[in-house]
Amino acid sequence: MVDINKKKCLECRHCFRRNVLFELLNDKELDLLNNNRTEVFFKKGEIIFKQGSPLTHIVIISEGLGKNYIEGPRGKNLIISIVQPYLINGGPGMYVDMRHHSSLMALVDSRACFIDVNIFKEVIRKNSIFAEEFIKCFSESSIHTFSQFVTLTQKNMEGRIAEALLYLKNDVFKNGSIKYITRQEIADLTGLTKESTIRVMKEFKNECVIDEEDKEITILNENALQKYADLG
Amino acid sequence: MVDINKKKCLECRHCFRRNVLFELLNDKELDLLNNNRTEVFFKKGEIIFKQGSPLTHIVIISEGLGKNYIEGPRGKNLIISIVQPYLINGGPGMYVDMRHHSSLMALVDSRACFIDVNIFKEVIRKNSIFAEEFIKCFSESSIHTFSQFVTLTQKNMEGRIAEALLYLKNDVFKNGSIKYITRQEIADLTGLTKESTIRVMKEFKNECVIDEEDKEITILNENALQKYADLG
DNA sequence: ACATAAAAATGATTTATATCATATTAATTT
DNA sequence: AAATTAATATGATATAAATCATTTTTATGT
Repeated sequence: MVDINKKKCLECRHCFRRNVLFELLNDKELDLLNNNRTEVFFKKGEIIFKQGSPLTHIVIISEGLGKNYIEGPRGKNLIISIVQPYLINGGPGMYVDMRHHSSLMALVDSRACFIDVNIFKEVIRKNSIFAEEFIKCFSESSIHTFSQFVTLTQKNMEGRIAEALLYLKNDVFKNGSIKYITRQEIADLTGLTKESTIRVMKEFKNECVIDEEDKEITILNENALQKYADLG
Repeated sequence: MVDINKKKCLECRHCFRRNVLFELLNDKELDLLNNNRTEVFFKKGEIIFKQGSPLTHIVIISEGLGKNYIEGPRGKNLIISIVQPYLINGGPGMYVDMRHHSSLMALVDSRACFIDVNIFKEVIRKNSIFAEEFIKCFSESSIHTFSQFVTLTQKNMEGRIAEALLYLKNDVFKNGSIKYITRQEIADLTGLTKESTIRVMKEFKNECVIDEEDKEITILNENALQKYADLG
């Protein structure tokens, strides 16, 4: 388990400044957000916000890692994204029904910053450059969702797992090895069962496409993985 | 084929005023949009904009009907939504890479209004209420996409077709009968093959859940359909 | 260090859906 | 009106992936 510093972060600027979005705010706007935030620690496996519950705050993980997932009608989860620090977790409900349409769970011990959603929307209303950048982030995640949608509805098991591994390597762990992600979670990212996921992962291991040591998945042959993604 | 009035629409206000979004604009802003738009007629089956092409204009269908779909890696389409008049077809690319991430095709003879995307973004930048309403529309479509995503990855054939029929009846054709939609298109809405779609539709017809006359699908038993959607 | 729980692994079997092949009907075009 | 094309329908067959049943390994808590 990752040991996170439990000293309370008294100043938002540090976190904000690590997301380009917040560089667009002036001191007054930053102070406004800073004065309307709360910081909460979560242990691995704890739910940060729950699908269906009132959306009163946007959440920024300042340390740790989370999974953003939709709880399906019969208990099966669909992971929409793996959430790294400094990303804004608002969700479409904040402009529609003020409800969360997905859940966020800590994958490791994490620290999260809760900012009042009305204050956040006020800043968006007042700063059009910030608003535009916010729409841009929303759009990027929407493009990712579309591509995942096509993958899960049109590709075979190998193709889906390959896409998930490439996503984790390049977008989440930034070319480092893949950590803290179980087979069940890869299953929830790909819409497969855990058994099928295990079988495909083993196939990839046998073919030396990936390797695993101490729960860390390393991609040995990205080209092969890309081929699976393309042909799948 | 629907006969549409081919007289050129010289004034945007009529169309704009039928979408609440445009009620938020003042005369100057409406004029700005009006002076930077072009109107184009499309015949049934023609592509209004094509996935991958430069996104230079947002599109509003002022008369007719369209399908917004993603062209998958091996020619299989995934229909994201059926597009009615007055809705804004921007797409996430307009804030990311200025490319279309989906295609729009006319399902019947249609008239479409093209508005310069930079002018549209300028109006969003200058009118924060309009911007907020735009984000709201984007959010609503995003919520629909998420629910469709879960349906197509977790429900069986009957459940998926039921969801698609309920969507068409309630969201697209506003409680009227379902028209201009082929079996292949229902297949593309549900991620099934056309053969499977035909079989399920026939099953629904045999059970008197739906009826079809002159290519018009009527829902006879919405509760039964909802049950299929819930149990699927 | 031991007990318990969770995750990963594996094989046998089932099943939902796709694929293939072909026929029928309806819609366009010439 | 005939010819062509597109859409719907249907049956037989194949297959990818799920399900079920256990086992082994790894992690976590007492």
